[in-house]
Amino acid sequence: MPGQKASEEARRLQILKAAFEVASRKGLDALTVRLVAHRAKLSTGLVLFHFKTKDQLIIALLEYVLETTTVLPVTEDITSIPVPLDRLLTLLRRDMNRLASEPHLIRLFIDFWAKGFTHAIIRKKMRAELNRYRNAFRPIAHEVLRAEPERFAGVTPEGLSAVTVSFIKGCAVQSMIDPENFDIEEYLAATNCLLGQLAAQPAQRVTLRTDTSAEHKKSRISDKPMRDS
Amino acid sequence: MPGQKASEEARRLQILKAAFEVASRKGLDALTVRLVAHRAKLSTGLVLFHFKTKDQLIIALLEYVLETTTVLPVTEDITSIPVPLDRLLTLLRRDMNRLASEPHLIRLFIDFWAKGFTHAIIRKKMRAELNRYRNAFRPIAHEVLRAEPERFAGVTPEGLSAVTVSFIKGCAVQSMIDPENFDIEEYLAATNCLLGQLAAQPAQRVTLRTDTSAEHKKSRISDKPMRDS
DNA sequence: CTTGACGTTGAACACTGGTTCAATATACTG
DNA sequence: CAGTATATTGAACCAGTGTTCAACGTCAAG
Repeated sequence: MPGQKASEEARRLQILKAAFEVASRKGLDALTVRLVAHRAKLSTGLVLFHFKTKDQLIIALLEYVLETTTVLPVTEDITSIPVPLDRLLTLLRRDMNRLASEPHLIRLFIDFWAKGFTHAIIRKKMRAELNRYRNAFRPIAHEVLRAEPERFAGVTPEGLSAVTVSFIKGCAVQSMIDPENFDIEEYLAATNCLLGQLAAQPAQRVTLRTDTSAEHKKSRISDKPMRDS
Repeated sequence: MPGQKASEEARRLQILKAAFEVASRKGLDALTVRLVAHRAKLSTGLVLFHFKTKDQLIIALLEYVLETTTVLPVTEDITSIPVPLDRLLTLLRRDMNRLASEPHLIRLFIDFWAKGFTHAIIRKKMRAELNRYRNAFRPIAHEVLRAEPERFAGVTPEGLSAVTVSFIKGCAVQSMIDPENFDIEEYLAATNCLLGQLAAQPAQRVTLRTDTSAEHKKSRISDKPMRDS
């Protein structure tokens, strides 16, 4: 293929990054072709040359964000945790950390949720994303429930993983909109407690330090995966 | 005051209702002065005569929605429930019902969340709203925790009520965006179970029927406040 | 009936933003 | 060095939208 200043892929990525910066800062509404072009130091025409239309640019942006934001890479250090419940709690904590450290993403996600109501394609992708998210928790939720089947008669792995997702999304929303009055540590303590009750055997329970001391307020969640007691 | 076809209040309400219809159907982005005027069968100029600017119209719309949507009116039939935990569960169920029956509202709220990131006034109001919401749950959460203080050492009423709000908001978001794969009944069963574990004394526990029968899928939550067992 | 205050109208203005396109630049092929 | 295909530019077009405003209608007081 003759005549090109930068490869197709490189240009698209350059534009997408610019689009991401604009959208995550000013919001999806403020995302204009001109702004993206300016940010990428290109002409407006070129942006639309690579992404046929603004709509497709936004869709591509969503795909880019979803691909970049790897949802819950369950690493070995997590699978090595013996007690299922601890694995679930560790996953929870790590995911909340990720969200707390990247407020841009939450902002963008909420924007895409909103846009999904009118935009069929976006809705479909957001739906799939939510599904992936829940599914990532499902096997662990399954194990947790299997430990005491008789006690949790009506509870399904799907239900439990949906609730887990709510923990995270709810935390994200509240911490973004009302960071003043929302204390992440207290929130985490409560979730730990609620989920912790699931494990009946007091023998294997791991007590989670919830930092009810010193720098209580304002403190972000520590990143250590708190294995073994 | 001479010369008027309708009182100030009536006109504002008429316009606000039209604005609500437009916003809840087409989204906040699609809300234009002309559309609202058309919906209210008025001229565009008149809308801006009563609400100085579009921005103020949107703010007024938010206030209207917040006032109309009475947050958690704790009625007597709830305060009469003896066991604190049952009160909490009843509140939860009723609020989820309300949201499930008014998808418009969720849609609008998500739109306002998104807009709140850029719009200071809206952010402030949404923040206050979240606060009210949590505070409504706090006294009950307090009672629930007080039942077994030693068992829930680090858990604060604020933390528990924040989690409760997450239950509801998370349910709303998931059921709106991915109604296909999200089963409200399973979700409720899981929340009931998690919260239910809080009550240690098996004596007073009320087993909640989670309708794990017949019309399982698709079925919306029944509205009856399920008091006494 | 006249007057005046004010609600009401809709055309007009200014601006933004998506999209098009003729012109130009660039790089590869022969 | 042409020649050609493609990338790139930026001006121009057009639809939509917030806002203004001069004109008009309506009602109560004088």
